[in-house]
Amino acid sequence: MDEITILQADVLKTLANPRRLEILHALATEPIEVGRLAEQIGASQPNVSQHLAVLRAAGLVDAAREGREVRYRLADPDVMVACGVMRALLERRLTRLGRMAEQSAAAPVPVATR
Amino acid sequence: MDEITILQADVLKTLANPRRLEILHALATEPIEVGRLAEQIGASQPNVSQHLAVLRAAGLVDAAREGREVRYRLADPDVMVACGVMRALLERRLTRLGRMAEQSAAAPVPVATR
DNA sequence: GGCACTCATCCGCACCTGCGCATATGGCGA
DNA sequence: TCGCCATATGCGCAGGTGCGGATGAGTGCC
Repeated sequence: MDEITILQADVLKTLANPRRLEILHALATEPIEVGRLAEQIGASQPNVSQHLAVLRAAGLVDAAREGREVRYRLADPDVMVACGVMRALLERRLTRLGRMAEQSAAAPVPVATR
Repeated sequence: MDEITILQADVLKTLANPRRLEILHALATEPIEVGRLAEQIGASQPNVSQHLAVLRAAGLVDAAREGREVRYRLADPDVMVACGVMRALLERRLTRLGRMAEQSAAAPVPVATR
């Protein structure tokens, strides 16, 4: 099997978690320390630290010690570009489904809509 | 947590598998039937069928019966765009790492820690 | 109808993942 | 040095995933 395909699957596996997406999204705005990040996304500190370790192992984020805190930042902003493309795609799909739901709600059965 | 973030994680989870990436890549070239697909990527028929079911459930591919065969095609070619962006990103990273490896052949760097 | 062929689904297994929790590690100030 | 703070790591558990093998379901041909 193609080498890069396996690599891509690995990266995708790393991205395939809502918490980690949330973390990356937060890091896209600005570099931030673990504690504030945990508070910001409403997760426990160990949990966030674990996810950050996964992201770091995949080379998606970089860590930098600053005093007794550790500030994380995106290693490669281009990853967010790929995520953005996919997100835009999903939004298009959602609106399309929304329109279809409206249309089919208007046509068939005029049952009490709530 | 954001609704679309969870949705995106789901799609990513669907993509995060080398076999499925391989399947999508094959489907990007042309629609194809299950048997030929299995033969093409060197996997068993039940295995391919299972992966196709996952892809179909995620709305990434469409199935069409034709005689006693079933031909699958990409539901939304834009997904391959997102994959392409990511793949290009990975290739850039690989070549960069390759150059770094050449330069510092004596002093290895802790790169993709896996 | 019976048969051959293509595809889908079920089952059991080994493996991995994410979480909460407790605890270890590292740096700073008194 | 001693605690305090921020972060990292280890552990056990519940749930999910991918696979091979066997089997079920749909279709066309005789």
